Amino acid sequence: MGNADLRDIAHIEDVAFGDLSGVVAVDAHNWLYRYLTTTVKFTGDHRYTTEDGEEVANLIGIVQGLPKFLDNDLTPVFVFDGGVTDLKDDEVAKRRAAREDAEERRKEAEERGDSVEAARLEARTQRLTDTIHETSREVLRLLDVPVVEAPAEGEAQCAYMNRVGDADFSGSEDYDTMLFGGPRTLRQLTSKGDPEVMDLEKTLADHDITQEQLVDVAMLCGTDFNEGVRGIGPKTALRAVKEHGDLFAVLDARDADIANAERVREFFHSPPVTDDYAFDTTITPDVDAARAYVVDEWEVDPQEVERGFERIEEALTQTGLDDWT
DNA sequence: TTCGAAAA
DNA sequence: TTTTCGAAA
Repeated sequence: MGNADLRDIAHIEDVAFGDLSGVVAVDAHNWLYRYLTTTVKFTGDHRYTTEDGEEVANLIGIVQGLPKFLDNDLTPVFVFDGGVTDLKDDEVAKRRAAREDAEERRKEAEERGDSVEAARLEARTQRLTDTIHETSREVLRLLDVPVVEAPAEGEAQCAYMNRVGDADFSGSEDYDTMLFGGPRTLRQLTSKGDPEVMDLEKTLADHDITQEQLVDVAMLCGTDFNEGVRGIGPKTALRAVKEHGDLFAVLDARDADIANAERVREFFHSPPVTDDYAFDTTITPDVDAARAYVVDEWEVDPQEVERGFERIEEALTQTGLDDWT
């Protein structure tokens, strides 16, 4: 289900890493997927797989990405998805179809010798396999990075932890954490440069709407859980919701319909989350063990991760010194 | 993710 | 002129 671009109405501010501190509840799926598809490039003979063809780009991503947090007084907590709601069936099917289409076209590109195009398309065939989940959890464990298992959507769990104060931010690239009621979302955590903060309260204040109305706006545009109304984008949705009050009044007025509207709305308002988690925000990684796991056991080119491991070690030393000042 | 056509 | 949609890279 095409996802609406809420960027135009979300309140997003640039921020310097140096000005941030606290716990970030990172949507692990989202974060790992970025590294799998974009940050870690598939170029030439650099295949980020073992000889057996097992994907290991996630391990490189974690080792390269973790220093970003540690260098900047941010404690990551990785939140993994649990079960998928049936509301997402259509979206899941759509993504699978897109992957299969990309895979087909990748093969064609390869056959005609267009390796650039093939590499580009390969990124779109990626999915987070069981192996990727397992090895990610293991390297995070060795690096002493807290992990939380969400009962359902990771983003909902991140938003919950942020809302109750167990996390200072959610970490995600899309807008769902805000729709799930997450006060502050850190974006661009996997990109070069500084991140940006998306603020729920400021978004609501900017448009003088309630949290419920924000969800209604998003639903009219389309979310992972429902198809939007044809002809309605963010601007129109916002105007319509403000004019008519809520989603159902808008649908009545336009004689439109959204499948499962009540259920989807309820899902955003109170998604399955758990408070059955505990974590220590003091991270003491076993870098040697992690290095052995990544390099020896999973055959990752040491060059890909050595700098990352060094930075993790430096960050540790730095924290130690801070205690004395 | 970006771009141009189409619709409003 | 603004906004949405769908194609292409």
